[in-house]
Amino acid sequence: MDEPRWLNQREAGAWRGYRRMRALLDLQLARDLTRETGLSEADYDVLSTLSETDGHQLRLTELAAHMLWSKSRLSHHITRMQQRGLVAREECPGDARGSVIVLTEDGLKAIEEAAPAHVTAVRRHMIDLLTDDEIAALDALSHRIVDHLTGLGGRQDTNEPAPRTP
Amino acid sequence: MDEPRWLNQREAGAWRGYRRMRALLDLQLARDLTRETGLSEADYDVLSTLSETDGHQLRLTELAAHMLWSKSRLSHHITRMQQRGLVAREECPGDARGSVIVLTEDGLKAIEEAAPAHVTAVRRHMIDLLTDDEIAALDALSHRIVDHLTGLGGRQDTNEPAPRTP
DNA sequence: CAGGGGTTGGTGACATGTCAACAACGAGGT
DNA sequence: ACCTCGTTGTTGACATGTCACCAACCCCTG
Repeated sequence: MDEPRWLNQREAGAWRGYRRMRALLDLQLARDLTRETGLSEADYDVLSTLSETDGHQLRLTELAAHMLWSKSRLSHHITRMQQRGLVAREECPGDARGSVIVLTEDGLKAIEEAAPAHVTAVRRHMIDLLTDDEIAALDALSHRIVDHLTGLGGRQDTNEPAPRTP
Repeated sequence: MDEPRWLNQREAGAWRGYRRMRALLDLQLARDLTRETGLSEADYDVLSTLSETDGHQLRLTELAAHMLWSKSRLSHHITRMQQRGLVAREECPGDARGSVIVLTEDGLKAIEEAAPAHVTAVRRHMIDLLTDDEIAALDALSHRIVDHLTGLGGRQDTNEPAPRTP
């Protein structure tokens, strides 16, 4: 509350550590995933999100919202995944504009084969290195920050943690 | 120790929270930074790393190592920053292959003007939302994970937490 | 039902990152 | 001096993400 302008020793350590962890963890998980399954992290996120819905399908906008991606980014990425046969675009029954992204057979098989190895990697490189208290702290702190940030509302198309509707 | 294959409730919460926080925090900080200073996060990292060295310069490889970037990525990015006048390339005295990346006047001014606002943003969106215990936990946990990951060594050119020299 | 205003998803241009290959050099042994 | 091997930084081709814009569409009101 006293020095709003700078970070003290521990705060700086936490911030630097977070950034380094973030960079290295991403890299390592992406490597493991790609090597063992041929999927990118982006592919994995799309597939796993779809596989958790019933019907294994979602409107593009909803899928983008779940993943915190822009619609543009998702549209591009779906086009590429579609060409690889992992997902398909279908027309939306009630809305002629919409497309529904559907998990294909191959996509389902891909995510089911990839999931165990990825969970193991997440454990090995992160979860199993933490104490129960640290996991609880990370859980609490991350959700608090997420809540704070979604309260700010994202602009235009780019990204969108749902605009405020007060 | 009992279920290596899946994550329990709290672990899954921590993992999901971490990923969401990561995505939103990046986005928000990048937005604030770009809006207020015209710099990207990548620009900021390069400039602040250089400004913390004495002589305000580093060999490309060393700079890349500090930032956990690939040499290729850094080379490309330095080319762009060079065109904007934020940094310069100079020849390396002892090694005819090397280039030394030097902070320019404009680059120094840019980082000095950008730093306070960026620190404030980091506080507002993250640090000030955490308790002291959480900051300590994040500090400890992130460094532990970083140590674990750097012990694995990065391949080829791509990225490189310094290969093992046991 | 006509029209305004917001929504949906797609597109092209461009910014950025990755990967593999390369030329130029340094360092050590012979 | 020569050869071999590793290092350094750059480059081009390509993969991916961002941004601004657009056409088609939905919904609401007069």
